Amino acid sequence: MPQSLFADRLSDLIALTPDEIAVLTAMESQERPLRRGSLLVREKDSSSDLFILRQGMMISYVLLDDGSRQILRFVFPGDMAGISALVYRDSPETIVASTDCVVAAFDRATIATIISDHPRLAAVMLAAVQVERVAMTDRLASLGRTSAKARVAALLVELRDRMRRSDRTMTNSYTLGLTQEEIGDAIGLTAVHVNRMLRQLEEDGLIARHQGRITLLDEQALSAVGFYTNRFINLDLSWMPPPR
Amino acid sequence: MPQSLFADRLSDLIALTPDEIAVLTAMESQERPLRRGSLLVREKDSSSDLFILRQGMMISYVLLDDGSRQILRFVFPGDMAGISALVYRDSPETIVASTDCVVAAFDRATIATIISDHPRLAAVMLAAVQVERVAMTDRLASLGRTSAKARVAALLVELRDRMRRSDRTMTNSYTLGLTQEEIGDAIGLTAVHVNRMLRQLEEDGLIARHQGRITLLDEQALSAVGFYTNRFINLDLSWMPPPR
DNA sequence: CGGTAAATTGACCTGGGTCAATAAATGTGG
DNA sequence: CCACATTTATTGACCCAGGTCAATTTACCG
Repeated sequence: MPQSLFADRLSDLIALTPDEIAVLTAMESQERPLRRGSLLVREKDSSSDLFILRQGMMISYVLLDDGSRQILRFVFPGDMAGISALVYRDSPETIVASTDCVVAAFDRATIATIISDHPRLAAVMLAAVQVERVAMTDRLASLGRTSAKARVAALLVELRDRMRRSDRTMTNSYTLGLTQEEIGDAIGLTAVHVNRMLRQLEEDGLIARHQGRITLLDEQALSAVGFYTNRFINLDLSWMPPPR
Repeated sequence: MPQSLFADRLSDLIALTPDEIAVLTAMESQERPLRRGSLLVREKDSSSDLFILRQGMMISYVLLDDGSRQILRFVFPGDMAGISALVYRDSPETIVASTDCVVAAFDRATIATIISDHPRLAAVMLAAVQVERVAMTDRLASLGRTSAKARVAALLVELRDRMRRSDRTMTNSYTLGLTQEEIGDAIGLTAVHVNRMLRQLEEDGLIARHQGRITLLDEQALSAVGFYTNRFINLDLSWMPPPR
């Protein structure tokens, strides 16, 4: 059985016991390939499964009645997706494979079992959810209170930070893998204006672009322009219960 | 000891056992009054406490380096606040008392104990967090993809729905208790434009206003205008572990 | 009853949207 | 590997929703 990417991710928060890792590994045993563009979960459809992404990238979004789309989250290997199935029978979001993917699905009842049998895992999962929640409040502030250029800058750095979590060799350059329309749908802009802002950031010497590859030439400046904070570092989980 | 408002809130999700209620009640035993305007938690300050609001209303927000403010959440009686202390030593958000308040504080280690000893409470708390998370994604879509009028409409209905959770007698009329600047800071608008939108909604016959009191004259229409969905209903927690 | 915060309104401005035309990149079947 | 089709990116011209600034008015408060 392959190792658990979700366990790798949680290990960033706190060291796991072999027993705990075994439990998480079992969660990822049901792999399923997904073709690029195919829907994993459709908004308003009934679903009681949760997922761990093992390969590729997925996008979670909502569609408003006027047809506009808001991308809620980009899902990377090791991330959990579809957690809303824990509280809603009918999914509040759509999840689509943005590249060819491999996902592991498991029933939400598994979460109940883990919480009962492995309280420490429950605590780490709760912590992981908090990190994502704070990252989302940052995006809320970005959409509510910052300029188009700031939003693009913040997103570019955040995406690098997210990708780097599952690829520690990544430095200041990465393949975006998103269309400018998708970028716009994530940060509340049109594709046209995203294009203009990317060009400006390039002219400002903050980034470079070549065939879909982004290089962050001045991370400090980009973070400042975008009011960006990396929420995946400086964590403190010292309150966690000890291993069994 | 007073009954636990947090337990009341969680009871909306699933019936709690007397034992579980006792645990939550103990969590709220350390009451503290807060004067209107006083800070409970300051962004970047160290804090290892979490809070349950017992009376009043609090506001959680972030300040950007350019001085602009994004309100992240309005906190009502029975809500938990400051959960980010579970992962960050230095708070990512400020929490201020918007009216005179009474809060109950408890150390984050309490959460570890509860998770270990009462897995079902851990599960309900995880579920409650998910409901808040989805409500926040709705606000993200509101800021990213809807007009000023839509955002105001959505916020007015959401506030009513939130207040109604701890006051079941509330119907279509309530005291806002927010300045137009605060409304603007929550939905990414200026106070001036919030004022214009309120007037328009009034002219459209969707709301009425008298001395700080809002009446939702046509909830259906307001929800439609704001693309609003009540996320506190239609929950499904049938996967939860059984009581001990 | 002054004094301050909040609400309201008008005049004007601008960041980002809209529309449209090309160009470049990516795929696809043969 | 090639010709064609479909996305995607890019750029210019123009427009408007919402911001800014400023002046009153109204509400709240000691």
